[in-house]
Amino acid sequence: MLQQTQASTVVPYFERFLTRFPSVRRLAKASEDEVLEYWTGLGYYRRARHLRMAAIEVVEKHAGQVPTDVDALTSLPGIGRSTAGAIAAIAFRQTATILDGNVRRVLSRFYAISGKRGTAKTEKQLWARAEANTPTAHVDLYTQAIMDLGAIVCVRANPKCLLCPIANECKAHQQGREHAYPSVARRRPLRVRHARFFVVINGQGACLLKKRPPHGVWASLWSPLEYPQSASVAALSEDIGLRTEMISKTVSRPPFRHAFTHYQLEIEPIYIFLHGSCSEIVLSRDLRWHRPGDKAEFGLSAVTVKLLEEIEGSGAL
DNA sequence: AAATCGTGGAG
DNA sequence: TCTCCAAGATT
Repeated sequence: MLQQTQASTVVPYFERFLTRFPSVRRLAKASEDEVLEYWTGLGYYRRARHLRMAAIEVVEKHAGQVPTDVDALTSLPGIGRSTAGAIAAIAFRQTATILDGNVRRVLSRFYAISGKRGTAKTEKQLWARAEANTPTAHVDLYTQAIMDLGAIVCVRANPKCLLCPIANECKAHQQGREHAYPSVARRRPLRVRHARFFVVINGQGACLLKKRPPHGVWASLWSPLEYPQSASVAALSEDIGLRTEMISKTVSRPPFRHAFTHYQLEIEPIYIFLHGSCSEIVLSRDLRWHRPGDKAEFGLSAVTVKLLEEIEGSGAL
């Protein structure tokens, strides 16, 4: 959960997740939809699928015990070099190395590493420094400490060098250029993608959801029906067996932007209200009705939750 | 090796 | 409103 996600954001998800899945075996038994349900809103949903697969692998290959060495940990899905290092060092007190965003920033400044953030050359230097600094005694404390130094003192903007216990030996500080590290590459402008979301609602107020493919954005989650911006109601009808006489009214809502890290999605919602329960629509395995107020038993993206909430206040629609 | 994968906090 | 990025991994 902590991968690329601030700890404060994770806390409530972590607590709910562990209440539901208190053990590796319980997690291994869970369906993918059930795990995704508890990941809803956290993002990077691939982590949830990996975590479930890792639990299954731990049960099947390691007798339910999480392996303690870095190599075995790294072989588990979703656990890379840094996460494996963190687990081995903090949970099992093995001499193992972490390189997360905090450590990366601390080392970049301390050694004045000038390469662009994220490039292979820079990563190699950072890993070399990180490993060279990893102690054999008190690894757990060291690992937590260098992360906290980055999170609390050596922060990205306005680092608190006056409070830093190692500022004297920090090259960036010596140069008075701590703001210059780590150096960042020019980011290309965000592309904009356009999509049309058909939000089909039946007479009972239930919304039609479709399970998304296992790759791409919101993989394996349930969402309203996404189509290219050019798609028509006719194209939708073709897909799900919708006839015009089933439609009571169609409402277009103003588009809204949803920002991702690498692009923006311009979402144009079109609400389609149907007569009655519309049992005429044959639901395939990846198609299902969902009543907005009901507790979901499957994964929903934040955008889907937003659209469903709009239905709840659908007096306005 | 560059792209991709989400959402929210902070400045 | 915009940019940057967070307890990164995978393809």
